Amino acid sequence: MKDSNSGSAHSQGAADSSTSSNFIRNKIAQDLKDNKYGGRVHTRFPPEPNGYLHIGHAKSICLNFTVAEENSGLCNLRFDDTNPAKESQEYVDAIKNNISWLGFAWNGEVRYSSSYFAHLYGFAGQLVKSGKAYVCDLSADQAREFRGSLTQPGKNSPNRDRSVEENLELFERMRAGEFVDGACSLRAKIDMASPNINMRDPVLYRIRHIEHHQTGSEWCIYPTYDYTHCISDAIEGITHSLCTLEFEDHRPLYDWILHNLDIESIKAASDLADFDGDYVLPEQTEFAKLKLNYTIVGKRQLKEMVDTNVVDGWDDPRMPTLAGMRRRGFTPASIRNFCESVGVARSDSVVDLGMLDHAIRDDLDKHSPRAMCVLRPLLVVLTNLAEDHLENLDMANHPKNEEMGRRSVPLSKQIVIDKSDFEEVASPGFKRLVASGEVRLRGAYVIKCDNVVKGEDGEILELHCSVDMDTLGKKPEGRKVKGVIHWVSRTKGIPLSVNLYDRLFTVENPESKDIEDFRDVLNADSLIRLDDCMAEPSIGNEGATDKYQFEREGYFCRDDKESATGRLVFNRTIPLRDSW
RNA sequence: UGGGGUGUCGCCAAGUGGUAAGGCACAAGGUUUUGAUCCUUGCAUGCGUUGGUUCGAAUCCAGCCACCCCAGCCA
Repeated sequence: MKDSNSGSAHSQGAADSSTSSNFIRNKIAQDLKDNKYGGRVHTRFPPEPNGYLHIGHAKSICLNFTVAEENSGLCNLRFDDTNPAKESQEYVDAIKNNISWLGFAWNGEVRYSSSYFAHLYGFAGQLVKSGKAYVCDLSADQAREFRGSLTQPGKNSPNRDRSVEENLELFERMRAGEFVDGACSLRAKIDMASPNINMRDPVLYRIRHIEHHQTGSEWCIYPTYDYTHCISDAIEGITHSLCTLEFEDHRPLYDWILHNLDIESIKAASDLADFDGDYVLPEQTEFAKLKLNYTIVGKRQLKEMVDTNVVDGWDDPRMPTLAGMRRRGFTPASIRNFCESVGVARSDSVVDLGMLDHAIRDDLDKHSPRAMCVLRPLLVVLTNLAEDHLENLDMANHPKNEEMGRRSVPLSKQIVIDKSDFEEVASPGFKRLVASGEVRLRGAYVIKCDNVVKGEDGEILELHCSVDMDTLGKKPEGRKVKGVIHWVSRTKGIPLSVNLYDRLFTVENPESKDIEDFRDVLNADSLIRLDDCMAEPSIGNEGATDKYQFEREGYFCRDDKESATGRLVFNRTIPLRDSW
C-alpha cells in the first residue's frame, strides 16, 4: 500500500448516522467563530505502532477524522514512534490498513514523529541555551527517589545548575553516542516541588542504543512522548490535539514546552512556514476513552491473549481489534455508527455491548442478502415428491428491498431442517414442527410431519413429511399454519462449517482488579464450531458476496482465511435478535 | 492524605438560568411466509448530596460524598 492516500475524504463505508452535539464539536465551533486559527481545523490520529488497533482506537479515529471533515479541515495520520524498543513495521502496516478499511483518508503522506527528530534535537538545544533544560546524571532509580511522591515535593537534581556550556557539550556527546544507555538524560528545568508530578523536571531525551524501524541507527538518543508530541503537533500545524483523559495532567507540560520555544522558529519548521495568517500553537483537549463491558481493550492483555494462544491471533474474530472485528463480519459503517452513537464526553463510562450489537445488526439488516443455511441438520423426506423431484423456487434476496434481486432455491425430495425446529411434543409456545403437525417451509410449501423415524437409542434420525402442494405462495385452506422454518435441499445444498462466536468473557468487567487472571473468567463457549452445516447453493455462485443473513439464524460472513483450505467456512457475526 | 478530573433513567448522552433531547436496553400493542425487520405507545415532578442566591436552578455559589487519573529514562 502506498503512503499517499489522498483519495476522496468520503470513501466507502461512510457512516450514515445523524450527529449529535458534544463538547469537542462545540469547542471547535466556538474557535471557528473566534477565528482562533484563521479558520483552520486540523487534527491528527497519533497511534504508537506497538500493537493492533482496537475498538477503543476506532472512537478516536472517528472523532479526529469526522470532526475535521465536518469543518472542511484535515486530519493527519502520525505514528508516534519515539520508543523503538516496542515498535515495529508490522504494526505500522496493520494500522494504516485498518484506518483505510474504516473508510478514512488521511491528509497527504503518513507522518512519523521520528521524521522530526532533527527538529526536535534542535529545539532541545534551544531549551538548553535558554537555561530551560539540563543534562542530568541521575540513574532512573535515583531520579525516582528525587521526584518525591504524590504528597511530598521532590528534590533538585545535583546537576540542575550546570552551566549552559556544559549542558550543551554533554547533550552533544549524548547524541554522539559517548554514553551508555541510562547514563544520563536531558531534563526540562521546571519545578521539583510542583504538585503536578509531570512538571518535576520531566525527562526530554533518554539514551537508547537501539535500531529504529524508521530511522535505523541514525540516533542513539530518543525524545520522550511529552517532549515529542506537542512539537510534532506544532510542526504539522495541528489546531486541535485530541487525546484521552489520562493526559490531562500532561497538558501543562505540553503548553510549557511550546511556550518556552521560540515561536518563529517553530513556525519556520512547520508545514505552515509559508502561511500568511498568524501562527497559533495547538491546544490539547481530552475526552474519555471507550470502554465496553465484557471486553478487554488493554494492549498488554490483548497481546498476552495472542501470545498465550487464548485466541487465534490478533485477527481472531473474538478479538475487539479492528482486524478481528473485520474478520468477524463487522462493517466499517457499523463501527462508525457505533462510535457516533456512543458520543464523546469527559465522564468515565462503560458502554453496553448491546450498543455494538445494535450497530452491526442495523447495518447488516439493511445491506445483507438473505440465504438459508441449516446449522444442525435433521433429514426430512418429503414422501409425496418423486425421487428425482427438483423444483427451483424463486425467492427475494431481501424482504423489503427488491433492488437486491431474486434468486432460485432448489427443492428436492430430501431436505434438511434444523434439529431445533422439530419437537416431538411441543413445549409451551413452540410454533415450529411437531409430530403430526404442520409448518411452512420458508419460500416453499406447508408440510406435515407424518412419521418420526428413530434409532435404537430413541434418537431422532429422520422425519417423513407430506407436502401440501396447494400452498406455494398461498395460505393453506381451512387452517392456520403459523410456524415458518428454513430448509436446504440435501442433494443440492453446499456443505460448510460455521464458527459461532460469543463474548470472550463471562463477567462485565474482565479488567477489574478483583480478577487476578483474565483466564479465570474466559467464556468456555466463546467459539462453537459446527462442521455439518448445509447452505443453499446460491452462496457459492460466481460473484456472491461474503456477508449474508442466514434466515432465522443471524448474520454470517465468509472467513476467507479458513475457507482457503478448501472447505467453505462462515463466521457468525451476530445472531438475530430473539424475543422468544 | 498533594494535584487533576467526573457525577443527568439499567447503559451511553444532550442540556451552559426559563421549567429534563435522543439512542441502546426493557415493556405493551400492530404488521409480517425470518419468533427478524418495521410501526405505535410507555419508560427521570427528576439531574451525587446538603444548604444558599433567584420570580425561576441540572445549569450560579458554598460545603460534603462517591468514583477515575498521576510518583516510566512507556505512550
